[in-house]
Amino acid sequence: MRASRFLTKTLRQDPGEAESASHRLMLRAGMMTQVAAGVYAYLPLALRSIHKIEQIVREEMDAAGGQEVRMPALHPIEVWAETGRDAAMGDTLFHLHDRRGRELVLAPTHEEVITAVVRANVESYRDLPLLLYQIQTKFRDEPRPRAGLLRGREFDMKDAYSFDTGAEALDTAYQRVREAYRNIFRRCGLPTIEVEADSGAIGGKESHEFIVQAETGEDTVLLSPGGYAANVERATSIPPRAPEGEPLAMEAVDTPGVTTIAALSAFLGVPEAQTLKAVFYAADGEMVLVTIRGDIEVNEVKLRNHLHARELRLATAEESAAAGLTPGYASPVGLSGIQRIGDPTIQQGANFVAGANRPDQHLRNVNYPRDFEVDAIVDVATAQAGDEAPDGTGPLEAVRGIEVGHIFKLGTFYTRTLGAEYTDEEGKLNAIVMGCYGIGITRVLAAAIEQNHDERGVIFPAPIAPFQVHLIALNADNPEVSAQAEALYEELGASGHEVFFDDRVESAGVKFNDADLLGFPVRVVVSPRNLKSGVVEIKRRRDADPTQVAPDAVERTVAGLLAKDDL
RNA sequence: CGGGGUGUGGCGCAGCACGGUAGCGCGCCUGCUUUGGGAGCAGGAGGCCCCCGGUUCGAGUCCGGGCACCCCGACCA
Repeated sequence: MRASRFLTKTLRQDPGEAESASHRLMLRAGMMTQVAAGVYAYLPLALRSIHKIEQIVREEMDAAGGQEVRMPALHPIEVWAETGRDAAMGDTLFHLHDRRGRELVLAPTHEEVITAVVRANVESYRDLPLLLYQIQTKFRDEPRPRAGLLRGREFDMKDAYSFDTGAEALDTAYQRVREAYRNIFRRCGLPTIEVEADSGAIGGKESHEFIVQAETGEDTVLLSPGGYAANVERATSIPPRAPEGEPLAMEAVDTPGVTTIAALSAFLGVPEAQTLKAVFYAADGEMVLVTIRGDIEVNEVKLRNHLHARELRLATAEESAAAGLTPGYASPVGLSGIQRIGDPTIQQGANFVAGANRPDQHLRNVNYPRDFEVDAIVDVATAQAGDEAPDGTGPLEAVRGIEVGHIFKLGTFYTRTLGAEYTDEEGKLNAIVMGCYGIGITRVLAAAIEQNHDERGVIFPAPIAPFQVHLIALNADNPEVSAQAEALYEELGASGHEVFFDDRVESAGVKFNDADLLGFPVRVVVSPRNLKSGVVEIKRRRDADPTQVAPDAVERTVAGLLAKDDL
């Protein structure tokens, strides 16, 4: 491709609206254009990269035994109503109506449809196992699209679905895909951390996320020195112990205007770990009181999973008051008539300070279960960096990251609900056991740039670079330079390299800066100066200094450098 | 949905408090010069100032109402 004929130009200044590195650089490099919030036009550079990522994904999924399919983006609402996920997805679903007034949605994912396909095509255990995958645009009306391709409303995703006869076969499929994912991310130049993940309301038992470490990421994961790794949504920990002691008599204490744990701790001179907080939630309209140690935050994902709640939110002041709670002084002591959940942290330690359920008073020496009851003890604690890891190997460390892949063991929820069954060896009908496996294709591109750039621009991992070689002709209007550059362009192209040829009549600085910004792996420079010395200059984007080679050694040298970057 | 911010040539911004018919840098076009890290000089093109309404002799600027986009949070299989 000749730069002089290329659609896009680079921007000299950072676009004002982009914060994260990938968003900023993709706009500056002319890879994409924004059309609406979270919606982008992919221009040639981005598309070439996306095609390469897709190709890697196809190769690895095929190697894992996958078969590619293509699903509709337009779904009748009934498909979603059958599994109840129209309600579960809520406003995230894009709704539309056809000319007959029939309601349709734009597919945010495809479990329902693929299950229907399998139902129509699978009858016997002899037809299993199956691993089907699709690479398609998905639509989600995200509450807040952000950071360019990191969270869009229209984005490309590879989804794979496994169908097996039982749990054991599912394990095999799960491991096989997991292995494929490791290959995919490695080949995309993306070191990932595999973490235990929350599987969500309708997810199954086991689930892992592939996380690319990045400050701009939306996920927090906790890591132990011994290899424990989990998303904070799911992570467990061993929190610092609360002070112990003989239970003393419970007594009220005046605490005027003291409504936060921090203030309470300071006011009474009691460690936060010796306080209890009572948090009031509305779960699908039902009130739930959670009691947990004061220094620990409630993990709402764990709570939601326990309650099987669709919508979980903090109760409003009115709702709290109606249930007999005093904001700032809420307490599990003496409370009944609503669902009460206690975190295990209330079972260790003694003589806690808790609210008194009346203004300006707390209770000292509150002990569980002597002074209050709960309906269930459930781990709803948010693990924190610094807590002892559950594997006992040391303190947990927190890192931010981008979720580029997620694998789930779904089980039989969809197949039972939608009637996807098979006949086993004994002639009995069973629900097919399902797994699902996603990779955010466009997010992989953004994540790759987040992780591979410097202050000058992108540094593309070679396997997903839009072009392999950036050929620059300095003084392109010089006939000898032009002749040699044209010859090299021809030769490199004929040897199978994808060459971006900067044949523009522009100053050296402009061309070098553009090359650094676009970040293709190998740069080749033809110039009058080099010509005079009988050499051509070659440099990897990641390296500081160029090497000089004879013109007839260019192709060989380029191939050698690219091989170094082959992942 | 809560909080904050921004909408002015292709891009980045100023102008708005104090109303008088739009400006700077970059980019773009033409010519000459220059030529290894975002060149110089000269000339030039390009703007429903987000939209609708109001106030006013007159609105980019004041008032009211919308819309869009960005950031933080909530949310998010």
